[in-house]
Amino acid sequence: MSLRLYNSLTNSKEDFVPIEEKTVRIYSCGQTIYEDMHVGNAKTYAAWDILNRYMTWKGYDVFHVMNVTDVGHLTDDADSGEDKVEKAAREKKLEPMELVTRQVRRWYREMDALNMKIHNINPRATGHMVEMIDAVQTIIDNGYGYERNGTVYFDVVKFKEDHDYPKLGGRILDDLKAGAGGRVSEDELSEKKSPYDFALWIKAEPEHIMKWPSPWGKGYPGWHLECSVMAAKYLGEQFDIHTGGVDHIFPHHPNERAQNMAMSCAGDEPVRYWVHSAHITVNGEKMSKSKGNFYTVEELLENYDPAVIRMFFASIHYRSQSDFSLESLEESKKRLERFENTLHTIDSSQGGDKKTLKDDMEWIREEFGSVMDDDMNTPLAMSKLLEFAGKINKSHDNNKELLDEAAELLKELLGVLGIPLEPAKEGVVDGGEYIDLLLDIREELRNNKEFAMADLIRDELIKRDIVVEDTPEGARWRTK
RNA sequence: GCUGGGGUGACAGAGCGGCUAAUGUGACCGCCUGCAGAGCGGUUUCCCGGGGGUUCGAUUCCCUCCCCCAGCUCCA
Repeated sequence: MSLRLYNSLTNSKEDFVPIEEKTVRIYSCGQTIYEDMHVGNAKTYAAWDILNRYMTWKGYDVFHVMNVTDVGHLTDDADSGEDKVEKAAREKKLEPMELVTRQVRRWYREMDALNMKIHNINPRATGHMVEMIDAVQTIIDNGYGYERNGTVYFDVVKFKEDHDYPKLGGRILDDLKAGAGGRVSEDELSEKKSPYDFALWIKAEPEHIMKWPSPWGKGYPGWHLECSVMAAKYLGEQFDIHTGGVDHIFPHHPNERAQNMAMSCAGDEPVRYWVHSAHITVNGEKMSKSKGNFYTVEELLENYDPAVIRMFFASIHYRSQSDFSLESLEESKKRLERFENTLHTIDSSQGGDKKTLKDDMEWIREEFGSVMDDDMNTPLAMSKLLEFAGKINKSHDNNKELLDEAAELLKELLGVLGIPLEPAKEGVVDGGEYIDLLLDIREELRNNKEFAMADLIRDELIKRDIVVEDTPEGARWRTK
């Protein structure tokens, strides 16, 4: 079995072949940290988390880098306008680096909460100024960059003479020229050799706070540069997979690629597979603050189990434009409960002597692998897992060891999809022993056929999100 | 206008040349239960946007039309 991934470089699904036999090196474009993580960001990171986990599950040794951008990009045109980090910092009355520190800490907290904590390195742009300046110089030395008034541009026309550009996104430069009309400032047009050129290093105006000394004066890096530099530093001149949102297909990734090629001059593709994740809509519309359909991860975590959120992410395909809503989260919650109930009932099952689950386990391993190999078809994988849960549910006549093994397998495979599955939530609630006590009393009442009182206990508990279930083996409870 | 992605049962959402189209939710009936929950069994519902074509055969390929969504400026 081999994994097939949709490669934006060729616009087709391709068999994944790593550069080194057992190692996979992945770079994921992370977040510009001036604002809080929202569902859309998280959805994309979840896709790469699943990619990482799945490849690890298949036996690869995954080395995964995801950057954290802590130098603001600009608010309007590519190479002019205001720095977003500075703008956000000013609004919150913080130093830019103070804002960044705060946001980074928060980002980690939320990534951890969402069970996405397995990158090997999360490099930050501000920690790589020396390397970036060095890269700009190299690009100039190699003939693909030129300086104008303290700003250094990438010479796209020159690059295009020697290499394929933009390659990703398949755009032709004429389209770009049309698109640039009216949007690029006069100053910029007069400085640039051609309107397609983009900034490698930008001269800082006096009031600009985040700036660094360079051979071209005080300035700050262009927004494509950090990824090129940090990817090359930690993953080498050529690596396996580069991921990002669809919005990066153009212009960020072609520019990044061009920079890498201009830096090394080896002429090889710096990245073998470019993988992009579609954006989600919220309540059927593009997510935006003004439409009020903007959910931050923080908000969601207040009301939903992280496993529910991950269930939603795993239930959609990373390349399909999918819709997110609170209703869809409720649906995800029910799916998760179905799995939880499966484990829950196994816990209290005595088991029998049949061994039919052996075949089912073999079946699910194979099915899971083959659907995931097809460009990470997580929604289909999820339906297979639900089918497997159903098989377990009707196999309580299997011997206990086998039942436990099946439960472990279910947890393992859901884990590959980034979903932490807790068997039962007994005992993890404060005051759990008192609930047990109440149920003992209720048991007595039931034995004496005092059902009204017994039901009262059950009703009162359900008001507190404790679900009581009577089974032949006695009552048990779980959190809702 | 250009570039992508879609239109499948009550809903969500897979499948994409040939099992009476997965899975979940919902509804209904039954088993179990004092009742309920969970689970199980069954039922419910789609010939897959309209039209044309290719094929022995299409939801799945091609053409055309209609309708949605996203991108084309920073953006996951």
